Amino acid sequence: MEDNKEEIISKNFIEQEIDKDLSEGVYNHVQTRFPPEPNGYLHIGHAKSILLNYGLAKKYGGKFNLRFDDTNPTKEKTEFVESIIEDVKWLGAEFDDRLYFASNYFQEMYDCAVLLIKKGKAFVCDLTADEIREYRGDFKTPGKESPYRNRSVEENLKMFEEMKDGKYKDGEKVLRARIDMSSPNINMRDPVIYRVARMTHHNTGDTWCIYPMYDFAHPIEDAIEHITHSICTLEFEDHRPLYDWVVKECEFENPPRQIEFAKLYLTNVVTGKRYIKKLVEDNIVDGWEDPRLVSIAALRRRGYTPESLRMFVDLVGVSKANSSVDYAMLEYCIREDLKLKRPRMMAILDPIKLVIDNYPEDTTEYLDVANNLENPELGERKVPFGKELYIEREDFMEEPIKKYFRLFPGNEVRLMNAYFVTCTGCEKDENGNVTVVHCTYDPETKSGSGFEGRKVKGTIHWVAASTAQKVECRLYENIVDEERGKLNEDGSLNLNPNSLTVLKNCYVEPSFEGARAYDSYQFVRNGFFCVDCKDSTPEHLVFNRIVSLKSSFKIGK
RNA sequence: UGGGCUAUCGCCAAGCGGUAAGGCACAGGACUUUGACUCCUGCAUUCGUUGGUUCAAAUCCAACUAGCCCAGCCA
Repeated sequence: MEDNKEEIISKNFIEQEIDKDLSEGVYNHVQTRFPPEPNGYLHIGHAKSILLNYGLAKKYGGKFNLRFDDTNPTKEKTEFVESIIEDVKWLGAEFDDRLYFASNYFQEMYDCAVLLIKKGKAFVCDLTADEIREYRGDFKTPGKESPYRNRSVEENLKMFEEMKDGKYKDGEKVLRARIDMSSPNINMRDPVIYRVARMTHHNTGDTWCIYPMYDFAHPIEDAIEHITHSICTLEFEDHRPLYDWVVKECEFENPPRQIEFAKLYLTNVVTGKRYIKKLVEDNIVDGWEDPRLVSIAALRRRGYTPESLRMFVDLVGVSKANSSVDYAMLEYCIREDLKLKRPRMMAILDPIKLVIDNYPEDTTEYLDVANNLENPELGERKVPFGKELYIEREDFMEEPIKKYFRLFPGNEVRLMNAYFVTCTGCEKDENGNVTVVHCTYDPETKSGSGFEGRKVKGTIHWVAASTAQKVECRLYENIVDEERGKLNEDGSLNLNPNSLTVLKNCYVEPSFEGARAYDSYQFVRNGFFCVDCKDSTPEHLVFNRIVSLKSSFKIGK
């Protein structure tokens, strides 16, 4: 069954490339990796990369590595390596014991640099950063060769060693690859491959004061780990010639191959580590786990499951075309995943009291309620019911609009899991606002009694007033309006002032608490109700209004 | 401006010379103890544009147009 399905689904372009490599004998196995720099938390875009790399390895019976690309100590922190490991594991991308650090290859990288120098392919350059920029030329002007370009091998060897030994100040000298200053590809104009930086490294401490640059380090990291397909995002396409140059000149056998794919953008959200980082650092949001963000941690806290993110990445696909995926796709995945998996409970966000006038005073009836109508395996729970309930304010209209199926004077509806009630009227305050709705119930219509006498068009949710838990709800929408959540020209973001609304006096059924222990999502009417998984106190519920948009808000249109 | 890459429905995305898959979204209808779910139905005579090759082109060729990326001792 499963296998058939896979045969029908067409292969993405990366899989096609891999097939080609395998059939042409370029490689006889597949080895992939996810190489984050530990300078921030992972977000939904990384999930695509992680799951893509992991999926490829799995599909081709190969291995998947997690490797920290920690070659720049000025930006990296242990806090981030820990969160990244947690997130990758949570997503289900198994790397077993294959957890690596680029910084553990510093000696090999150093040796490679020495090899390049000996081959006359690298030189120590005394130009300042500004001078290097000038000499590099620009898009229409070829670069000029550095006056230090033709130093002897001996001199280069000696100076590079001195760089390593700390004889030079930060920025005083760099090691450059000796390639082609007139290349139309600026990356090939004698790129810097080693710089001096005195900074304690999170992993190697003060062992080194010179650090390799990405373009030099990355191909070596891949080669050392016998990566076959080094998958990265589109902006590195221009770097591929340099990548290939490095693995060739460093004389690696069976060198890895870089393949680029388009990054994931979501419409109307801040994707991009840089921007998320800014929101966090400027305290615009409450940390990396703020539910308004799309960091993995935030999505997890909000109730997204690993399965839902895997489904999402799968659905979105891989290509080289820049694109922005509709947020609705993500929502679809979480709905789809949770639909049969989670209990569905009742909660009232904007309460109004409903009094059943013919129901006995001071009586609490415990009703048997299925946790999930579509999945009996989830069992049942007892839900208290009484004379006074809370219902959603929008479930009552004194003067109903057309096609309104809920409560209005004279109309009968079903209280879900309980009885049919007929609205008899309402009370109002001096301003004309409805304060209490009255109704009568019909004992014969009890849920599960098999009553077939008549039907109603509407079914509404409720929570018994005497036993309801009062909670604070945080209602949120996406935090930015702009299409790709990018910065404006002046560096600001278009933030949505309604991205977080706190609702007081929301009510949930008493069993909600029990459910919270293992569950983070509930359905409320047509949407989801997400319990904040981070906070163990029951006062904070996070309601994802966007996910609930599938509801009936458009009646009367 | 030099180089690299991309362009198929509102949004993703298959397609690889034989006459436009699929998903999301949306719209109708059926069902319904959640106006949800589920189930039907509809949704590109057309593939950025213009020419060319061919019996036949989204697929090949040419030119053009638009968008993204590159001038860090960041990754």
